[in-house]
Order: sequence, then structure tokens, then C-alpha cells
Amino acid sequence: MTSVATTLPLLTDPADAVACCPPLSASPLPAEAATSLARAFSALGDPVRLRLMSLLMTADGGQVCACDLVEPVGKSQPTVSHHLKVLRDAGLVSATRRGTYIWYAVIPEQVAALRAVLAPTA
Amino acid sequence: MTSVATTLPLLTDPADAVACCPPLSASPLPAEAATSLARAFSALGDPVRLRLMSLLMTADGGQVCACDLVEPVGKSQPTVSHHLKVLRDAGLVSATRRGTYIWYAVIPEQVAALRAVLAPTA
DNA sequence: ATGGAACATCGACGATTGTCAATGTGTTCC
DNA sequence: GGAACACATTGACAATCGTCGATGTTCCAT
Repeated sequence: MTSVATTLPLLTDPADAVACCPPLSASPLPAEAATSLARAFSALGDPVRLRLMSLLMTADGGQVCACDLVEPVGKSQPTVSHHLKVLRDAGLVSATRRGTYIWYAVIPEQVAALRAVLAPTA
Repeated sequence: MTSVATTLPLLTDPADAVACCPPLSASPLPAEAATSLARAFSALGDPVRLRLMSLLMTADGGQVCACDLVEPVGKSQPTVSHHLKVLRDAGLVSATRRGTYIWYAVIPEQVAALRAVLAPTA
């Protein structure tokens, strides 16, 4: 009845969400780091998920109810739910339960970390 | 006998290599743009390909002979060749034939374009 | 022309992915 | 309690992917 916002548990350890940070151009990427980084980029490697990210980023407040993501993306509810889970597992997106609804938001630091990985050789 | 550097034909139209440019945070990504963008991120969504990118970026001169990419990555020659093709198809990498050898290099503008797509809301 | 070396392509294989209908879980309201 | 709604999970399917050995192809040297 309190019905306060409840951040849902992250499915992946936030520590290894993105393996973190040195640009590809700084030093040859070791195999282990490559694996978790690849999972993050892989999460962006689908048109539906890219559009979900864009919807989240352009929404004011930076949050969108899952219910408002199904129609604009043009896929079934289970499919959208699946893609949101992939984004969550990759550590790119957070989910917050507010009553019956669940609000999604991108985690800006994680996206910034991916940007950093692609940075050129200063 | 001239044996000059020969840039191999790009497999994809460079025009739609990355669909180009407005950040995800600027406006909701249309479905068509999402598709070609997804292919680029998807190309980065594999550990071997990320390591290849890193090897190319860290090499001085920014170019590496394909023969020098097989061993550090620890995969068979056909597998490495396949991954290089994926990166080429995504428009992220260029190939230049010099005699018997083929030299690969990342295309910095394309990587920068991906970075731009991930840019936050100014 | 012949041989060899560098790289690409083919064919096959198990593994992963995107999708949906059906069903399950959790919450709110009456 | 029970009905109704929001969302997740399951199970199934075709499609795509990563990998390798075998085979082509292209170039250089002899």
C-alpha cells in the first residue's frame, strides 16, 4: 500500500556490467574484457532494442512505462519484455516498479562507458 | 609489378554504412535507421571482433596485415577472415591490398559516428 | 609455367537469437 | 476473496551466428 518506487534487483553484477573503460585504442583488449564488452554492444545490435533505447532517452524524465513501449515499437508484449531484459542484463537500462507499472530508464554512465571505449587515440 | 596499395572495393555502400548520426537522445529512432545502425553495433558485439578492432587501433600506422591478426586472436585463419568481413560489411574497417598481403584499418569516421549516436542530451 | 604463400569462400555443424501464443506472477481495486 | 490489469516467463519455431577443415583464388618468385 505504500506503493513507493521500488528499484528492481539488477540481474547482473553492476561491477562487470561493462568491464570498464580503457579505449580500444589504448591497448589491445584482453579476451575476458572483450567478452563482457561484447555483450553490451550486442545489446545495441538489434533494431528493436536501439529504438527502445531511443524512446527511453528522448522521453522527458528519462523514464518510460513498459506499457508505453509496446505500441511504438510494433512488437508483441512478450517480445518487448524480452528485449528490455536483454538491455537490463547488459547493464544499460534500469527498471523501477511503481505500483502495477514498471518504469524503464537508461543508465547514462553505462552508455558513456561504451562511448569511452570507442574514443580515438588522444 | 607496380605493386601499389590497392584499396579493395567496399562491400557495402558507404552511404548507408552507419545511417548517420543524430543521437538516440535527440529523437525517437525510426525503424529503417535502426536497422543499419544495429548492424554496426552488432559488428562490435563479438569478443573476437572487438579484439580485432583494438589490435587495429593500437597498431602504429593504424594498419595491420591480416597475417598478423590470426595468432593474437587465437582463432583459425578462416574464422578471422570471416570476422574481418563482418567488420568490413558494417563499414567499420577498410582493406588495402599490398602485394600478397592485405592490410586492414579501422575507419575512424565510422567509429566516431557510432560514438555520436550514443551521445547524451546536450 | 610451376610452386608456394596469403587470404577468401564453401559447406557443415552446434549454439544462439528474435519472435509469438500461451501461461504464470504480482499488484491494485472492489 | 476475486476480478482485472501490467508485466514476466515458458516453450516452440525458423533464422542467424561462430567456428573449423577443405578448397578456391590471387599474387609473387623462380
